[in-house]
Amino acid sequence: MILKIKQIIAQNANQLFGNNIDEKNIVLQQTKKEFQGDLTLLVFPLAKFAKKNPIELAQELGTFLLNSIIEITHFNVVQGFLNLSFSKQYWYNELIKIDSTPSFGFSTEKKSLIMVEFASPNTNKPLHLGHLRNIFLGNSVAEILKANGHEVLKTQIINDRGIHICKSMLAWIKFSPINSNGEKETPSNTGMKGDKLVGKYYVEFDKQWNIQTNDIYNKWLNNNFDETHPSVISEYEKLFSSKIGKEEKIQIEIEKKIKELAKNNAPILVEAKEMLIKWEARDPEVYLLWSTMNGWVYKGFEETYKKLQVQFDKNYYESDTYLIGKEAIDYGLKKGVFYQKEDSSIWVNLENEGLDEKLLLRSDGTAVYMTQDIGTAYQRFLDFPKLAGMVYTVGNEQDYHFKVLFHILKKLGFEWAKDCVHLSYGMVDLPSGKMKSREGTVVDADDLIEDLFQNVKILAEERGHLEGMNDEQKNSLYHTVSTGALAYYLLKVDPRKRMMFNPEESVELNGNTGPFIQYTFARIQSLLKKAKYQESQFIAIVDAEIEIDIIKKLQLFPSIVEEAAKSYSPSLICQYVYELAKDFNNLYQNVPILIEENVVKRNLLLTMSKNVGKVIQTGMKLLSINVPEKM
RNA sequence: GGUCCCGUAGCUCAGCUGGAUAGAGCAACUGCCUUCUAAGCAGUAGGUCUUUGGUUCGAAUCCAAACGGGAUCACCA
Repeated sequence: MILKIKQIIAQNANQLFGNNIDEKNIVLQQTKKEFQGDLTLLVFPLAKFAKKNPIELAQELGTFLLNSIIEITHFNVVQGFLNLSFSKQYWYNELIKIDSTPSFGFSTEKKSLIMVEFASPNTNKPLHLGHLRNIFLGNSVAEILKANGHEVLKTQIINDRGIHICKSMLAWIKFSPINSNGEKETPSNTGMKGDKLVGKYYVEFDKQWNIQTNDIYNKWLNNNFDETHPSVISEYEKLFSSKIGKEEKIQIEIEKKIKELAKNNAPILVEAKEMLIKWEARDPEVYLLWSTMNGWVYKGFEETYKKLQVQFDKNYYESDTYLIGKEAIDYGLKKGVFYQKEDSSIWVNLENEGLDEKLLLRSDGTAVYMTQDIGTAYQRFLDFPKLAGMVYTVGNEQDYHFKVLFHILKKLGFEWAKDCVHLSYGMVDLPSGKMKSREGTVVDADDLIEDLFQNVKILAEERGHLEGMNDEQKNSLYHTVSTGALAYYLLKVDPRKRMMFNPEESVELNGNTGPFIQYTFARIQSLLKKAKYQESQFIAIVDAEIEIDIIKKLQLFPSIVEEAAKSYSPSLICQYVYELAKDFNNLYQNVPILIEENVVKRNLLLTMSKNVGKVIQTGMKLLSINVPEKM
């Protein structure tokens, strides 16, 4: 309808304004609740072209549209706003259209193949709240893009390589207790989730490392340099003597550097570094342990993903792609877009792009983060020749990194570089402040999921709508509701913004929450069941305001999906579905549907209810939230 | 210090391609279960949209500056 109005005004612009106008000056919006009408045309921009008083012009346009478009039944003018009202027949037809479109809201157009990267955790620590925002976001954006007509591949880059995993490995070798069967701790002999077990040893490493660092530092203070490498001693002495006679501020700086030096020379870290070198050389023993411990972690992650109903189409591993990255760097060097310094490290200069120089390969030839990211991107486009774009779901702390990455890909001459997007989301804060793993304020993903589950269980039992359900069905419901609450809580905020996670609020089931929407859906299903609703019955013409409001809302769904896809913003879907549920509850509470005696009227209300349910279900699906038949 | 992001009700957030009297939820207060699931509905109260200047018919929205908060600037990932 919006299109129709725009077209007809544009076509008749000469007659109406004595001038041709750009279609973008024809602005239509939903009429505000306080005013009468269904759609509002802003006349101000047009008045400029017509050189007319906005109110007069609005009158003329109103008369013109009333005569030209049959569905428009009347109009009113308030200041420069032309409010148009559509016929009841029009709204009736819209409802029928929605009702007969099974995948209402989805684009029918076939669009390109897009890869969405998300989750992508390190393999040394369990998943936490921040990962949850990432996972829900990425998964939801992928679903929204599908709904918008794209073919989508969900992927991860698994950071399985590097010093961090060596730390866990080493700590496990050194500190794991041995049981009566002579085995060190494993997920199967401790019953611990694999990622948690490996995480435990990562923490243990850190603890020991700190102890050793302090030991060395104190020894140095007492001029004890046993077991210290001569080059380190001389560096220490250089730093120490530079301290003398300086201001306090500078002294503190130097003090920090000395600590750093001690840290870098702690025996346990030296050992970890040696292990990494062995790993790169494919030392069989190290390699076996590496793949075993990573295997534990993957299994642990898999369990969590399963709870969240997330699956990936393809995983990439840094242990594979860093090699491809190195080749790409080589290629760039030959091409002349990168350059090599005397110490043979390789760099790119992005000063013309307003950025800095950036290291791409260390002087010893080993890879950095950027190296493997280049390799991963390249590999992906190689694997999928049809691939037309990539979305990286990564926190906004890496904004700079991705800016650099995309410039580099462009410099390497990859045509597809311009189709790579960094979906940059804000950090999740707690009421107590930032999450810091070192201070133990990180909210563990599995714990959180379990807490919410228990909370929902208690509340559901209190309410007791669950007669006739067995334990398995009940548990499945608690799970649906609790993960739905979590997903909705994390998705309803604009992804780009930093958000506050309030644990007390997240277990709320009232107000603007996932369970509120799920509840609305469950009510509708119960209603339809009791009414023994059947398809293709005669329904009455739309009449009441409240009915039109709901059809209006339903009608918006496709454009919301499109907008959400364009802006990678599941929060738009959240808002929309919430408002739809609210509008429906209003109808539900004020209009008794089942006891309506007029059969066609009753059928109309039921048809509306059914379609609200349908849109809630599809909308929630896009948020990776399921809806229960009963709750 | 350079670059980037943010500042809307007591709290958490919408609204930001300029448009009508700035909206929700939570918290507070008042009503509504003999009627389809009260995880609900209806209502009251709550705002110098951080500040100052500019652009214009019109600014929470665009521009500039200040103040406040955050991120980032590693041969870390």
